[in-house]
Amino acid sequence: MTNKPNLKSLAQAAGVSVPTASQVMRGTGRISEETRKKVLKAAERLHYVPDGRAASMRSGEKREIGMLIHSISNPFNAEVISGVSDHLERHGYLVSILDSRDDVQHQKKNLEAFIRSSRGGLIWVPAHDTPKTTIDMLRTHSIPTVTFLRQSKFAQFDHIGLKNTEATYTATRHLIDLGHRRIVYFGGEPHSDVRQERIEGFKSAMKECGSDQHVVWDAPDDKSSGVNELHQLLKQHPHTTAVICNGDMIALGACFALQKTGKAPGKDLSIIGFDDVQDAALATPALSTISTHPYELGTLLAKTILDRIADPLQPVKTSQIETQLILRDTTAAPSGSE
Amino acid sequence: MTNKPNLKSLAQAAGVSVPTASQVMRGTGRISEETRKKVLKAAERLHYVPDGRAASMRSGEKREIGMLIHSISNPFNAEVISGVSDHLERHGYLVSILDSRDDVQHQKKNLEAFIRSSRGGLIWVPAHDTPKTTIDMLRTHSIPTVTFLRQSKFAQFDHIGLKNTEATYTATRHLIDLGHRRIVYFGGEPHSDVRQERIEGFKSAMKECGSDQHVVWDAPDDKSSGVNELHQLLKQHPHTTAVICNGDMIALGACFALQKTGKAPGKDLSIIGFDDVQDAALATPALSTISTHPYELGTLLAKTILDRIADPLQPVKTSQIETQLILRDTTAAPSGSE
DNA sequence: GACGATTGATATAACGTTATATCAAGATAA
DNA sequence: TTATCTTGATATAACGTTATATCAATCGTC
Repeated sequence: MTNKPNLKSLAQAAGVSVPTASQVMRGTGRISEETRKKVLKAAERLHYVPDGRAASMRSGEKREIGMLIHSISNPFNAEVISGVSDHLERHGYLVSILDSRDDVQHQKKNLEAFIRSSRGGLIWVPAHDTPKTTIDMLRTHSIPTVTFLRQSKFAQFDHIGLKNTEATYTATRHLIDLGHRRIVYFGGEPHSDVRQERIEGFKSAMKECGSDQHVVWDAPDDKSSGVNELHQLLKQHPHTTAVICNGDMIALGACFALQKTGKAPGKDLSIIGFDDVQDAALATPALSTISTHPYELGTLLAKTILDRIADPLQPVKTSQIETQLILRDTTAAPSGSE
Repeated sequence: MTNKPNLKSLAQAAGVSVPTASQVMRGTGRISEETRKKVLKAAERLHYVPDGRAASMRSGEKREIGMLIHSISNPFNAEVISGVSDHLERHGYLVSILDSRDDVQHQKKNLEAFIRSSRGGLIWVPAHDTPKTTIDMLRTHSIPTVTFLRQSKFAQFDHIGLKNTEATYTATRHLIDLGHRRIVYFGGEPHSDVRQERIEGFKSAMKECGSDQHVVWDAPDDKSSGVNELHQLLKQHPHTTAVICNGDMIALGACFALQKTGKAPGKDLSIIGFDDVQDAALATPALSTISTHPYELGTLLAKTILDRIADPLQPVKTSQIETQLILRDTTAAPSGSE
């Protein structure tokens, strides 16, 4: 078989010089129609594809953006990725995904390989407890970086977050207006900053109504954890009338656990989720939740990284995405009188 | 700020030549302990990281494997990715994910960019109706490729699939043994080869029991489609007592639709899914389904691509992953007498 | 003490591009 | 007609590595 074609063999086949072939392929420089056609025809025939490594090394342009996220299967992230890809592909970028699995070791390995591979930019959800050394590594290589969801403590990168505090404040407020007083914040890891913001909103709403009941329950954010932990929670705090959850998955797990014991979400315990994943609307009963706008978040991320690449020295930007309380069937006035 | 360090500046800082610095960084060649330490210390100080593009271009080694899949949010795929990553990271590879969204246009763009980026190999789920030109593009660049789940019609790549026919045969057989006769194959796209294999198993079991009822119902494989289409199905085939679904998501949608009309999955209609996603076990009632072994599939994919890279000329290999029928609460004997 | 073998380093070229400078030939202008 | 400009192409060097060949100095051996 013939070897992989390169500019040299292409130029030879077309009877022109290497720089000419290069210019034709990129549509730059002054080229007569005649030679243009000659080269294009030869390129077609040889199935010529330029070597991005060489091109990037010489020109300094990097047409690939990486996303390093904490969980690739998370449906919220999938929507964000769609938003990012649609926008960046229109600008000629390739978007590739790395999965840290929310583990700092994996994350470090991935970032090292990432730096070696010289991509144009990084869209990142830092893993929990990301150490300063990891941030420094990124900083010293001055890679255009935008974080989302979780903001890095140690370094200023562009960041796009959610209005977490506002969201849980509104949700808690709604439960209070329905008559609830014994409300628990359910789920999430103790170290999480995002969760801290959400608890902030929860607490300030509780404080407003004069309640000093600020129960916060730690638990992983997945469905099976929701099942198990709700039982524990209700054992320890049997008078709870409502829970605000750190995510839809744990909320759906809580619904499941409740139903198993013959109780009804909404009627016996009000439950509010976070994220509005597809399953929230399709569950029985349909889950009340806080909707974020992941696709729009993705679009904004794409725009932000392009801005950062265009001007690496501009001041750091931070934005926040609006959220929306979606009321479905798992929220109602408490059944017993308070 | 100082410019990005390279081998030249590193060598200068350490007082050695460029090749020496290179050898130290890679641990090759004959280097005295003294100079080794000098170079490593300088590398530390400058935060030197080699440029993978240049290294790869010169040495021909490519330490990155790409996965191009049809749906990044699919929990089955997420498990496969874990299996692939764990294995390949141990061998010093970076694994990055591209999402074709099962759309041939996206897929083509992604593959073009992929080829330009010169990665070491491709682990691929071809999008539905992938055209021959796309395959040819891959072939002419002789990129080590392994497909999974869906096998390409036009070209021989290494492939790892599921025992689809066997799986649905066993599932159908089980329903027949329970007493079912009016069984429908529910969901999937008409063009899908994988689905065709599954229908094969379904039909041959049906034939064995003397039934010529081979109803196959086309529908997208997601949850909301399951909800809508089940109503249509039951309207047209009201005597159906069991459905074998093309995926868990559509099966869960079918369960939901059934419950909405006051009927019970298992009791009024037996339902079997495919994939055994996490939600299958946590649904109410818990879904009977066919379990594949996605993590092991991932491990096998990793091994296969490494073999292919090591010896590009070896004959094409095809393997199939065993499946397992998991009986939970959505399967039972039909309620009316046949 | 002459010879080959080993050690530890370096010089040079190459990977496949693109940026920059250059150049011949024809076109235009004075 | 000579000088200047434009057109369409090319020569050369550079990006940051690594492979190969080379070389001086030290070592061991008889």
